[in-house]
Amino acid sequence: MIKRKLSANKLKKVANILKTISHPVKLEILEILEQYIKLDVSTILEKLKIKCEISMLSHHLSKMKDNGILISDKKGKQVFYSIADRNILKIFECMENCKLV
Amino acid sequence: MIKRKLSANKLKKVANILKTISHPVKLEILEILEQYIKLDVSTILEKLKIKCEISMLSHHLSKMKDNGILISDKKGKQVFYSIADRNILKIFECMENCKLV
DNA sequence: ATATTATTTTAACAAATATTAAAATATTTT
DNA sequence: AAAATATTTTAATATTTGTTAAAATAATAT
Repeated sequence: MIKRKLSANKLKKVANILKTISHPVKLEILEILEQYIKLDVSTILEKLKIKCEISMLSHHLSKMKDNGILISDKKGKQVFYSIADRNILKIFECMENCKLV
Repeated sequence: MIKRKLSANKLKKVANILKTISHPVKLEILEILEQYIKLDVSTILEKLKIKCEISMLSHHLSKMKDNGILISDKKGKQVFYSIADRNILKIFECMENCKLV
């Protein structure tokens, strides 16, 4: 029997990360960014199949950045976003294995 | 390059599951239930290290049940909860591999 | 039948998050 | 310098969640 005992603090951090991506558009952003090294905001917007305003997208991106899930760098007028740690993508696999989804 | 294209509907479902467990106490409930076939509410309460009222615990459990993450069965006065699909537990592994946490 | 135990439900409130639209900033082009 | 483009910020409102405490239900024991 595996004894997993994450500290209360670690549980909070995990909860926070999960909360940060628990949104259809945020998950789709991850899915899109999975396929590229980095992508600018307008391109992400084009690729989203879930309808989203640019302002809303910017909100999503900055929340994900604030929580360490994405990183960004600016090149001229454009801001490029990318996935900070691609291990996060395993969550899709994990979810797809669940009968729940 | 892996092309993952979850439908908008599937993304919503995944978001919903993640949202349902994105809470320190809910994650701890999963951790506790990982170690047992099933456990009644009072025993779960005892095992929680994060302080939680019984009423709040009941709320958490029923939300998790409503969203298909837990199942329950009643034996006398007690209600036993268990994990519906243990694949969900892989999320801990997944999170622990992320530098994020 | 009453009391006790285990759990859930309700309702009211507080706090957090999502959404929208408009204005602001920053960079590049003209 | 003004216009155009890309993105962010702000602020106001709507919606969802979280929390609390009290009352309700359901099963068992007295």
